[in-house]
Amino acid sequence: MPRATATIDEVGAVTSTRDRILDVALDLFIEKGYDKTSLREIAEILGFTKAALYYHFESKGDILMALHLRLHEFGREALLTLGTDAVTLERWHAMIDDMVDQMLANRKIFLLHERNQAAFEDLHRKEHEEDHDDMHAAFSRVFSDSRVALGDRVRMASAFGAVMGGLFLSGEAFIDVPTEQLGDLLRDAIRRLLV
Amino acid sequence: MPRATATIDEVGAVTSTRDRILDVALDLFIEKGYDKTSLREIAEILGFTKAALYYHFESKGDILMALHLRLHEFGREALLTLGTDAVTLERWHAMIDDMVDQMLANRKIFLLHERNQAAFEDLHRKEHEEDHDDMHAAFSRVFSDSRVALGDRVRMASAFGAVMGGLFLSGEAFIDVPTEQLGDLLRDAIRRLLV
DNA sequence: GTCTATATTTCGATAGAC
DNA sequence: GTCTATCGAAATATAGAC
Repeated sequence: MPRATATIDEVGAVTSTRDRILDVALDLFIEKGYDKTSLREIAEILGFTKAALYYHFESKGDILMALHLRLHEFGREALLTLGTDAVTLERWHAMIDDMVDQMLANRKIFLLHERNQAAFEDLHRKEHEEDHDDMHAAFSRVFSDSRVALGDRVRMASAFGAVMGGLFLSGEAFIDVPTEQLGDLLRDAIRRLLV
Repeated sequence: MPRATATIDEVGAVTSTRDRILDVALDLFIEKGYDKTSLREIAEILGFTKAALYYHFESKGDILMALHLRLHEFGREALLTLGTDAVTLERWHAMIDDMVDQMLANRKIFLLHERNQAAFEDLHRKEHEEDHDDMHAAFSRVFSDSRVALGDRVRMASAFGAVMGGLFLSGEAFIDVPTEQLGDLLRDAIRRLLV
């Protein structure tokens, strides 16, 4: 009799095998990097073999893409608030301010992207070039928009960098800080930059 | 007759083969990532074969290490100004302010590190664990120093992140901005954060 | 100092049994 | 849904000629 496709973890939540694969892959991709993580390693941690992964995903890149989609979603939401007009410091400030909570709640996914930029670019290059309308592309558009004063654009980029710095560049330094408190500190930082 | 070990480039500067290898590797490691860059590729661009690289470097990791040392140097200088006392916002500000010019003058090396963090951690893990006293380690120490108020530490991390954001997160957006002007804008940003 | 040739390993992926 | 077995490709690295 084949093993069930879903298990029950310590807190009683039902987790599909597919999601368990993604969780393990997420941790490994962050810790060792996408390229240096082998499918064999992922499978062994989960207690089955490499080949079994191919029932759930078409390829290794498919796993990375599935993780990418998690970021893609709240990317959309935030970017809609920007629209196509010239972005002002105020609008940028409002967006980043909202994003801080989302970034705190999804640290791992952001960390994954920060630490595997090359792998994601490769993925986008191969994935049929369908207008990869993700956060990175939208940000580049804003930072290159000559309708906005250069000084303002640099401040916008710096504000996002400041949040990323407070979250990740610090390593594990702020890992024990309550997210609410850390969120307030980061919002204070971007307020200094953008107001 | 074997080819000479040094060539003369367009501006008349003498460049050793070793340095030419490092220059090509730097570009490829940034563009495609360390793992996805093969020695074959590096060698072909330089006009010789993979095996020839092993005359100049012991291994692929050795090439990465050689590039890493370039960062290590001005890391030391900046970190000496911090010492072992509790770091104040003022001291941090002075250090970052000085570093902006160095970072602008060495964009590529910083970008290499930002985009290949996993590879560098692997290198450090294997390289005998000799107290890898680099910038990253020193920063983590500062950000974890409980003698300093948490709010100040987050601001320090954010300030460094702001500079990184202005330099790299923007992609190619600010590539044409004169370095002096971009430096002023970044120094203005960190002043907002740290004063 | 650069070459050819090859050893060795590891990985992603497929086929087919159960 | 997971297994065993295997393939083919590509990579790092080595040995030795020139």
